[in-house]
Amino acid sequence: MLNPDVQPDPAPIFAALGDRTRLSLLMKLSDGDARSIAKLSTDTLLTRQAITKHLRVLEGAGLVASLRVGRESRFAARRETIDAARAYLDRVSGHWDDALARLRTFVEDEPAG
Amino acid sequence: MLNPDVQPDPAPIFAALGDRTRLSLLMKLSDGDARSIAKLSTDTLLTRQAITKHLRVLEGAGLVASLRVGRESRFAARRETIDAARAYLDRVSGHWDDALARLRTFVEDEPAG
DNA sequence: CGAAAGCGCAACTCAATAGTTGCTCTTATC
DNA sequence: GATAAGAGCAACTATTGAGTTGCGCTTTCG
Repeated sequence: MLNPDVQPDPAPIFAALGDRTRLSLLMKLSDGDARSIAKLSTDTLLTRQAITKHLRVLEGAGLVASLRVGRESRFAARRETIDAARAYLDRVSGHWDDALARLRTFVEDEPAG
Repeated sequence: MLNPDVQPDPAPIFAALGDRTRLSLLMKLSDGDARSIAKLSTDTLLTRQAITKHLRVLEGAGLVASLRVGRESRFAARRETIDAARAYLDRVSGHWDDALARLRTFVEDEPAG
C-alpha cells in the first residue's frame, strides 16, 4: 500500500464542487447508483455535451468514476473523495473550538501589534 | 428569526474553496484568530492586491469576515459557513450506506435498461 | 442490413477569474 | 509635520471555464 491517504491538493476537488450543475449531478448520483449520460442529461436545460464536460470535470477530481457499458457511459459517485473533502473541512473547522476566539483578536487586539 | 439556516446555493462556497491560495489563507485563519492583509500577504509570491482579491472572494462566500481596525483590515474565518459546506457534503455522502451499492448498478445492470 | 440511440471529438464564442501595475487615501510613528 | 505602513480603487492582460454546434463512430434493435 503506497500513499495511504495522501491528498496532495484538495483545491481541485472543491473547484469541481463549485458549480451548481455539477452539484446537482452529484446529488442525482448520491444514492450510489450509476447512471448513463443520457439519463443524467434529462431534466436539464443544458445539452448532453455540457453535461458530459461537467461529468469529466467531476471524474478528473475523483468525485465520480465512469465505466463504459455497451454503448453507454455510466457514472457513479465516489464516496472516498467526498469524504476526503469533508475531512479537509474538518481540519479547517476543527482548529478552534471556542466561538469567542473569533471575536477575541477580531476586535480587542492593539491595532498595530 | 427569519431564514433559520436556509442555504440556497452551496456552489459559491465550494467555488471559493476551489483555489489553492484561498485554501491556504483559510488554513492560516483556521485557529480562529484575525489577521491583517499585510500579515496574510507574507510567505507568498503573490502581490498584496492578489491576496486582497482572494480575501474578498472568501468574504463574498461568507467564509471569512472582515473588520477595519485602525489602518489595517482584519480577516477571520467564519466557522458557520465552513460547517454549512460540511453539512452539505454529509447530505451527499450520507444518501447511501453500502459500498456495494456503487458496484451494483455500475456493472451488473442490463446495458440498455 | 438499416435506423436510431448513445456517445466522443473538435472548433468556436462569451464570460469570468487570476494576477499585475499605478495611483491615491488614511493612519500610525518619529 | 514629514514619512512610512496598510490598504482601497481602477485599468489592463492573459488564462480558464461554461456552453454551444457540427460531425463521425459504435452499439443496439427492428
